[in-house]
Amino acid sequence: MIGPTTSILASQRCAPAPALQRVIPFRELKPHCASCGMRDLCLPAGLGSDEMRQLDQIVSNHVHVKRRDSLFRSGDPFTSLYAIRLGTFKSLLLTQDGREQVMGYHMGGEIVGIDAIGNHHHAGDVIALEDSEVCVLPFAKLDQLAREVPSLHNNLLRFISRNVCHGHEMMLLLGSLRAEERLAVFLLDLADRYRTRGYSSHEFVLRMSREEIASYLGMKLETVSRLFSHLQAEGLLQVQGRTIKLLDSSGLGRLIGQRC
Amino acid sequence: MIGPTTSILASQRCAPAPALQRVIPFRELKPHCASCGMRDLCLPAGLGSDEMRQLDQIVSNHVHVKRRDSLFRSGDPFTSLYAIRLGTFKSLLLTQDGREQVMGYHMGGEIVGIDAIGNHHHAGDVIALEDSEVCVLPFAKLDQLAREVPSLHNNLLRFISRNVCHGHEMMLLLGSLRAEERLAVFLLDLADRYRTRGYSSHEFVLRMSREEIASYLGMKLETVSRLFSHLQAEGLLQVQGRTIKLLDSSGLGRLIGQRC
DNA sequence: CGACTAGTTGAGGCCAGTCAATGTTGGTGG
DNA sequence: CCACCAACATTGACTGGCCTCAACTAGTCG
Repeated sequence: MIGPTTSILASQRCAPAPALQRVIPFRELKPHCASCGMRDLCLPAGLGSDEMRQLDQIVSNHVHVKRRDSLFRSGDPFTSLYAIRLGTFKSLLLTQDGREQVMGYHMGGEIVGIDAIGNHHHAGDVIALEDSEVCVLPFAKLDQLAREVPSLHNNLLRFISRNVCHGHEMMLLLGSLRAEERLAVFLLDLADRYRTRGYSSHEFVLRMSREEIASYLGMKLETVSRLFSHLQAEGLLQVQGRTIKLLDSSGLGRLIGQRC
Repeated sequence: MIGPTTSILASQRCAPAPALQRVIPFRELKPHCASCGMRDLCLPAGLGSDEMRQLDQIVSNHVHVKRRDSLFRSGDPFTSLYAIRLGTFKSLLLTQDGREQVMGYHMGGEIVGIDAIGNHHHAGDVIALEDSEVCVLPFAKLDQLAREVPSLHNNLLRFISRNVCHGHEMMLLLGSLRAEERLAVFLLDLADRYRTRGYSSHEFVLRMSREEIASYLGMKLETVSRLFSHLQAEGLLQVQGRTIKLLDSSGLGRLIGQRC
């Protein structure tokens, strides 16, 4: 279970920053969409340079989020979406008996907070799995700008729809795949997202624990651990703690077969 | 498994209607939002009468969909959302090996097709579980009108967000509840939706088969059947084929406990 | 160095899946 | 209207995949 963490944004809003928390001075980072490595994956994808500047102007803030800190918590008022510049996040829902269920992992170029669109409050938490960096997009302004900039509007819709579809894919995964197949889907999905971002898709370091993987895939951490060992014994991959080498991606793919 | 069915809308678009298919003449039904029983649950909720009339004008068509017919199929081009006036639908994804996974059940006042927003094609099928009736909302026009009518815009966002949240809730259900708990959640959710629509929440007729329930809840039809029998033996409900009487809703709720 | 967290591995049990037989329901055509 | 058939549903016996509980290792941090 995750220990108590502080919400950087909440603490900026309502309380003096704790002594240990380094708040990056605003001038230190004033990056622009045009120079951002995530440009083509993120909201500005396909926008003209004028439109990108408009988008820049509504980005209210660039925030560094330290590992284990949250972007927002369940119940926090919904004001903004967050575009990830750097790092990795998990989003989760808390059950009433205190367990957490991981709903997704999010990396550079992705938008989090979308599930709260149309509500006044966030339903779950979003927590950094490593030191990360996000752009804060005040939703009211973003929404207004999207009315004026059709390609931004389309991008926004695409991100929203991706969110819905991800839910559907996870239902398929959780509802009809066996544990080994789920893990294979998870690894291949990660590999694909790393490739898209210019990283190696054959070798990467997991940002999440066995327990977090298990939660996301609807199983227990021991099962994840056993499956890693088993897939390694089969020669499909190599596991060294959180470092994963995919030795045979197509073999992993065959595990899933036509079932997905 | 569902047999071959015809897509009413597709056949209207691309092929002459089959002889047996009764196409309701347009003038037979020209209902308006203002007089629709689903008004307060659906997109026009909270709109002024002027705004409702504008919404009426973009509703391109009112369509009767017979049991087993589809509103759209996987791969169909995305042009419209559909507001359910009457009846029940299931939405599903087909796996590559031909199995179907039910993603949701939809009834009066709900909007289907949202997952294709931002894509050009639908990813899954939506099929009527009983003779039903929908309003066709051409998305381009709806989107345009939403820019001009803030409350419509908000409603649209709320429906979209509900879609995302439903996915999350299902992940929670599939990832962390046992079969009996899942069925309890399902029944209580149905009961709640019937209550919202003015029907009895204690006694209702399921529109879906055991297999469809099982698919939705990530289990096998035999398990669903056994659980119905078991819950009946416990005195929590009474099952007679597809007719369900909830004898002890709070008992069902206690089954789930704090786990959701 | 000890306390703690993360991960691995084993033994055993149980929940839900599989396979199979039987009962029930509802639609269709004679 | 009834008989028939196919689809739907129930129930039982058995199996197996994953969970539970537990012991142990490795790495980390004060």
